[in-house]
Amino acid sequence: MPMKPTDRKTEIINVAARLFKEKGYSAVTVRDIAQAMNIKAASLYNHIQSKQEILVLIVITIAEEFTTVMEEVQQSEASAIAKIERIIQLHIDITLRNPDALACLNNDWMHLEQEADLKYFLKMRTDYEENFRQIVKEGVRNGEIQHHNPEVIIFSILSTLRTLYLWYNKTKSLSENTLRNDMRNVLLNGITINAR
Amino acid sequence: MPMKPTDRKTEIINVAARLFKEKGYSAVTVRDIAQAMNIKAASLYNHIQSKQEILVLIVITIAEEFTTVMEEVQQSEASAIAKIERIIQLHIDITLRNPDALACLNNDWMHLEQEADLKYFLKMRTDYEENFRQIVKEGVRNGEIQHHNPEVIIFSILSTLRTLYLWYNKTKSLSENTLRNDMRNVLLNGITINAR
DNA sequence: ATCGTAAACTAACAATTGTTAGTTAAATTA
DNA sequence: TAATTTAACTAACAATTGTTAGTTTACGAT
Repeated sequence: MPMKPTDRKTEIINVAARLFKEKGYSAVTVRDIAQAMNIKAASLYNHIQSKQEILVLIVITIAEEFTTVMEEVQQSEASAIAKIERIIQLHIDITLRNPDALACLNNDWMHLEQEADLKYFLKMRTDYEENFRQIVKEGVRNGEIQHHNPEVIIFSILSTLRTLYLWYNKTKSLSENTLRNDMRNVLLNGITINAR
Repeated sequence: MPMKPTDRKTEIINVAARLFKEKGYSAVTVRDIAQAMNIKAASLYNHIQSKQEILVLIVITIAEEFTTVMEEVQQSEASAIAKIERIIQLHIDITLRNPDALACLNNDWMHLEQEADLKYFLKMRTDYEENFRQIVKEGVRNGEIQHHNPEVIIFSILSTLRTLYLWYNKTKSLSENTLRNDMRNVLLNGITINAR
């Protein structure tokens, strides 16, 4: 009864995610992954079933994490702005914890080969955006949020949060608290001073 | 003296850009590109030198376009906010005109194989961000822009503008004017109503 | 000590990749 | 009309791809 049954597998997945982040799933060969682990390519197959399995595990795991929290948020009694604040912090959390997997989710989901995997992922993604849309619309309705096109609002906030992993390196000069606080302010209140 | 010396080549580049957008440079084969043009793969080489040449032409052309306009903006006498407004419109312009090439620029620049090409691209990108940074800092200094971390401001705006191509399809319900206007307002003034 | 298993290895495969050589048909120019 | 160019084709190549088979090594449990 081993204590860490899939430890080596997890290592492979983490190394692969880092490589996928840099060059994308298609440009990374199983030999690249093996070399990064100082083993031969064939040895990987003692732990994984296929290169594709690695991608599935990376993408689906993170997607499910987002889905779980979004469902909590949606069912809460908080105001629309408070809900969006919670979503902003969720994205920052996951970005700080696992930027590589997040890059993979963003850039390589279309390389999911099994139709079931792709469908499952796309449903989670669509539902996530739809939940976000409902929150924005609710906020506009009850006067918390300015009367702009909801699509523009959703996409403006989500695209920033989704690509945060790209800037994580550069923001090492930046403290986590400043990131969390300023990001929230910029996304919610904008950057201008006049009219305020 | 042909009127359109590289017409067929341009077709190839446009078709390739569309495919690159969907699957990424590495996952698209020259046979895919040929099939999309209803010819055989070998026939492509009557017009192009290599698959890599296609990528270079797509990426460098768009990058130079951004660079040219950014240099104009930087040298103008406009206010910081007016400069940022101009940059927002620039991104929307190019996104509406050539979303495929823009996707390629964003996702596939790391597959530039020649060191000279990669260096040239990265210099343009770094300079672009540095110019943006100077505009933001100037705006903070003279009281146009709120006192947040400049990196957060830059990245929040740029990441939205750079991934606009991802949402272009969905915003077909949206008029171009609404997009331009609401995008400007959301990015500059945020979305909240209170405190205003 | 021995057994069993985990995890590495070498060697090889079939398929796919970007690309080249050489050819042919159609269109343009002289 | 003859000559030349454009742009397609077929066939093939060498390299790289993900993956499998079969083997070896090290180590914890019996």
